[in-house]
Amino acid sequence: MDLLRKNYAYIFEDTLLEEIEKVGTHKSFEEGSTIIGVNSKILFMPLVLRGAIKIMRADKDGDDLVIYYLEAGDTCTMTLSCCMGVTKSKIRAVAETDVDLLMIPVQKMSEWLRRYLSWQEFVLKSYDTRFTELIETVDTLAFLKMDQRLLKYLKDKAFVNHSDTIQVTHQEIADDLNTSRVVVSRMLKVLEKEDKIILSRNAIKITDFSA
DNA sequence: ACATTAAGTGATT
DNA sequence: AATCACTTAATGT
Repeated sequence: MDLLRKNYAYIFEDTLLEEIEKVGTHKSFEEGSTIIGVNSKILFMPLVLRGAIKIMRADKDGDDLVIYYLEAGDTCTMTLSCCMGVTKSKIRAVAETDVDLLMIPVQKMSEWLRRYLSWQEFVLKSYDTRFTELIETVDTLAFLKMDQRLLKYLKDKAFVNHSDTIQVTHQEIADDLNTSRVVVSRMLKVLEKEDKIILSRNAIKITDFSA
């Protein structure tokens, strides 16, 4: 599988890559489809081959908010923390774009941890980056105002989609940030006046990526 | 032309 | 920053 080698060849040794190819099953999801729901059991750990996944945390009222994005070369840390026992997921994973995943049975996790140094490093590195990302998100929530959260959201979204133009409605943004559409519209208007973005129906073009 | 959906705005809490 | 109520604009049928 060339996508696997393209994204992971520099991370894993050949013998591990071969084993991944042997036990992994390929899965594709369309944009917008739910990959992992809240409370669903995690039996496979996904390696992202192509596209991006939006990881969200849902509160008890069913309001969710975006925590971070996964891209090609990433894996879901929630799965990693679940590999010890069969735990239920505390998050929701939604396909941000069309995605290709390689599903690895979780039993292989611990086995590979012992046998492959590169796997060990990959898992630890994933933990490190996701944890850092989580802390950043907490900072954003705790200390940044909505306008800065919005700007970060736009830039993150543009990044994972490899485009400076984002296709979304104000309502969808409001849902992702857990705020109201009116607030999003007003703040976008301000950002437009500051020449940081260009607004149009169902699309936002980012013109200023600084700060 | 009409209905539907997205976006803009003032006023109020 | 949220909500309401309403307007205006864009798009689909």
